[in-house]
This record gives sequence, structure tokens and C-alpha cells, in this order.
Amino acid sequence: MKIYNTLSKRKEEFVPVEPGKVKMYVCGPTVYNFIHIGNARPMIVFDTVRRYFEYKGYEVNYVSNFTDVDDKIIKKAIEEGVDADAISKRYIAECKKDMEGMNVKPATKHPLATEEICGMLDMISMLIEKGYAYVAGDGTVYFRVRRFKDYGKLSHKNLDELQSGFREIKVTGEEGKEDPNDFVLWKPKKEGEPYWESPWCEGRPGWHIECSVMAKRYLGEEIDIHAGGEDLIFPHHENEIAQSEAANGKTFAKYWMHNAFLNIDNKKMSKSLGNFFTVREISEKYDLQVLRFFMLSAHYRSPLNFSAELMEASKNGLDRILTGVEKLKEAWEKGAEGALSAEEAENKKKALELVEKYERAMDDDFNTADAISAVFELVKLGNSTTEGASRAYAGFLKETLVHLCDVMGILTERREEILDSEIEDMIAQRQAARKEKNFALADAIREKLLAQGIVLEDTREGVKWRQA
RNA sequence: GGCGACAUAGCCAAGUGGUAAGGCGUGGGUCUGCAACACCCUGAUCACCAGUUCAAAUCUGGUUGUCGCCUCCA
Repeated sequence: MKIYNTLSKRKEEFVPVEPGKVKMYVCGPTVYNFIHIGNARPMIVFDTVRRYFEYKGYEVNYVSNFTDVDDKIIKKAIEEGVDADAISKRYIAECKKDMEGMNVKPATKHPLATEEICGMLDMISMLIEKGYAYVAGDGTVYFRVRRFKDYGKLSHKNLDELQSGFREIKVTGEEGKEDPNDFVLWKPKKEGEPYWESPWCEGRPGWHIECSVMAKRYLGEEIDIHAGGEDLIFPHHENEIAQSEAANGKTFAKYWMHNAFLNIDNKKMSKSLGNFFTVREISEKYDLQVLRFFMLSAHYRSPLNFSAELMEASKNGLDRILTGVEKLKEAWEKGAEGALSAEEAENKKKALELVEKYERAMDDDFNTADAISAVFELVKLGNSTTEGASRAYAGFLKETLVHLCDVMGILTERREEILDSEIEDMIAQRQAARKEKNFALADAIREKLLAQGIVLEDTREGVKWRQA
């Protein structure tokens, strides 16, 4: 398996720290609101990475945090007049609902920043002891960036470039810094903010330290994969490396994976541009499976554009796959017992070649777009060869297709919904009308059902229906 | 100002040296009472210019365009 490593800027063969095991850490969202579709991309992408590792037989320890102490959470809490805790708890619960809808597996562990303060105090103390951090006059603890010689190795920047760069050195509240690039490990509380006791001041942790600490606690000092959105490369992940490697004296993560951004009309999604969508909003219009399928239709390192038109295209494409699975299921149920015919054996070979194509694509830095093309080809093979197929052949194709979809987190069962009796009556009435060749009435009933979002299909096996 | 990514058919998107996967959409056909589903047919000299090579979408240089990071935003 090859993985593109941001650290080396090339694809590298994956070699786990511990044979047969994958330890991966994915930076999770700050929970101050419903997650947006931009948050959803890394969740879906890295969940797929995880599933593929599991498919290949690895045992995956997958850790993803929730940042539950942060300026934005505090701001929201003040606006609503509740505790910060109430805000974060609420949106963690909502986030988990969205994840379920997108069929993102729960992590092995979802640590919360506020429950890991002890570990953070330990690591900060250790960094001070080793000379990698210092305490400013007001009790703020900063990381001494100049002291860590590898600083910039992930983002491929060097400190001189950073300093000679365009950005202006921020002044407010940072007079205690030795170097403008130093970043906060611990900062004093402000009035009304949540805080914890520490040797330096009553305060709260900086943003970067939590991930270093949680990765260490739940995965160890050396992990295989650290992942997140590309915007996190600098400064967040650069700072994590500095903290972890300075404190532990070991390489922190072997492979750094970063997903590209999701854009809206080729523009970065932002509230100010008014092109901001939450996953919850999307779920009102589409099954979140469609969102998942959409996200996987492009390579994770390519920018992906979001629009209603593209969601429609994804919905239609996904429907094609689901219909294909249904047809195979019917063929399997009706199929005759016995061995495969010579032709079927030949087609089975073709299917196995497609499975290989799928694996080659996924092995090559998780090329889900290419893998999906193998799935579509398998669908076509099924659609065109199951007429009168044997049970064994149809069953094989069905199992293969379902399995490959499952690896990408695509559920192949259409959500079973119970029709209310009124609708069932209408379908029965339409059948009666058709029998009497009263097609005008039959069509009228079909139109009426369509208006309610129910699509009817007349097949040899009888009437089928599905949600539009 | 510094660093970086990308540019393939109406749309989306694979393909990183040997003359272009797949999906959506469009149009035509088969099937169907009509539809829907499915199946068959239908589509590109790969932004532009120059170079390397027997051979380039694929490598090198340049041009144009789009976007990102450098502001605790995935």
C-alpha cells in the first residue's frame, strides 16, 4: 500500500510501526455548532482509510478528538447564557448523529480535551524542564520554536522565511514572547472563562497541545498515521510535531495525510460569503449516503467542489449501484442451484479482475474515484449477465459488490420504510386499473404517488416502489 | 512578499512516457400499455507556447488562469 506523506511530499510504501496494526489519529472538530460539510470531508475520507486497512486485515486503533474548550465555544456559551460545557456536550451529540448518518464508524476512542488536562500539564512541565518552553510574566507558557531544530519539516517552511514573510507580528497580549513564532501551550483565564489550576496560572491549554497529549495517551509516542484537513498543516500539525518530538524524543507520526478542501462554487466555504452548509441541512434534502458517495467520487487530495447539481449527479450514480445490488439479490433468490455455467465461470473471472482493479486503486493512496469506477463496472457486469443466472453466480456477484461498497462505507441496503396502508391501497387500486386497461386512472395514481416522493416501477416480478 | 497545489468531453472525475477508465447529463434504439429500471449505440487531438524523446495528457522550461497556506478555518 502506498500513502502520500505530506512530510516527504511523495507516496511511500506503508510499513506499520507494529506489524498488523495501524495507529491513526485524526484531528476532530471544535464543537461549537453543527458540523459543516467541510468537517465531513476528513471524517468520511479517513473513515474510508480506516475501513480499507481493516479490509486488508489490519487491526486499526483510530483516535479522533473533540475540541471542547475554545474561544468559539466560550463565545457561544456567553451568547446563550449557558456553560461552555453545555454547548460542547450538545454539539458532540449532534455531531455523532451526523456521523451515523454518513456511516462514519465511531472511533476506537473519542477523547475530549477537557478530560485530558492532567496529561497536558505533564507534557508542558516536561517541555519547560527540557528547555523547550518558558513561562512569561503573566503566566502564559510558550513553546520555544527556535529550540526545536526540525521546526518547519512538515510544512516545508523555515523560520527565517516565516519571519521575513508578509505577515505582521501580532502585538496584543504577546509581549512576553521571545520570538514571534513561539506559540501558546497554556494561557491565563479571562474573566468568566472556564479554567484549570496549573503551576503557572489559572488558565486553559493552547489548541495544539491537546492533540499531542491525546495521541500519546491512546496510541503511544510513535504512531503510524496522523491526519486532518490541509489547513492544519501549519501551524497546528507543525506545532504538534514540535511538542511531541521535543517531549518524547521520538518520531511522532510516520505518515501525515491531509485532505484537500471542499469548496462551494470554487470558493472556500465561509460564513461571510454565505455559502456555508451544515451536514444537518444537507440531510434534510438528501440521504447522507449521497454526501458520502459524493465525497469519495474525487481523490481526497484534490479540491472538491460542492453544488446542488453535483449532489443530484451523485444521487443518480449511487442509485444505479443500489438498483444493481437489488437486481442481484433477486437473481440470487430466484436462481437455480448448481454449479456455474462455463460462461458464468468466465464472468466470475472478470469480476475478480474488477476486485483487483479496486484494490490496486485503493492501494495507490486510496484512490476512491478509481475504485468506484471498478464498482460501476461490476454493476454493469451484474446487470447484463444475471438474466437466468445460477444462484451461485448471482450470489457471488452480490456478495462481492456489497463487500466492496461496505469498504467505502456505502450501505447497499435501501433504507426499509414501511408504507402506510393508504399508499398500499393506492398501489392496489392502480394495479386493478391496469388490469382493466384503465391506464388513465393508473397513470393518475402513479403521478399522485410521485408527488409524495414514491416512484413506482412495473417489473415482471410485480410492482416495486422506492423513494425518489 | 514567502511557500504550495491545480488546469482532461456539457458537468464530475481516473490516468504520470506508448496515441484517453468510470459516472451524471444529452440524443437515438431495444424492452414497457405508457413510464421507470436495465441493455445497446452516441462524446475529447488532455489550458497555451517551446523543448527532451522513436514516442508526452503524462518529463523540462515559459505563459495564462484558478485556488490554498503564511490570521487557532476541516
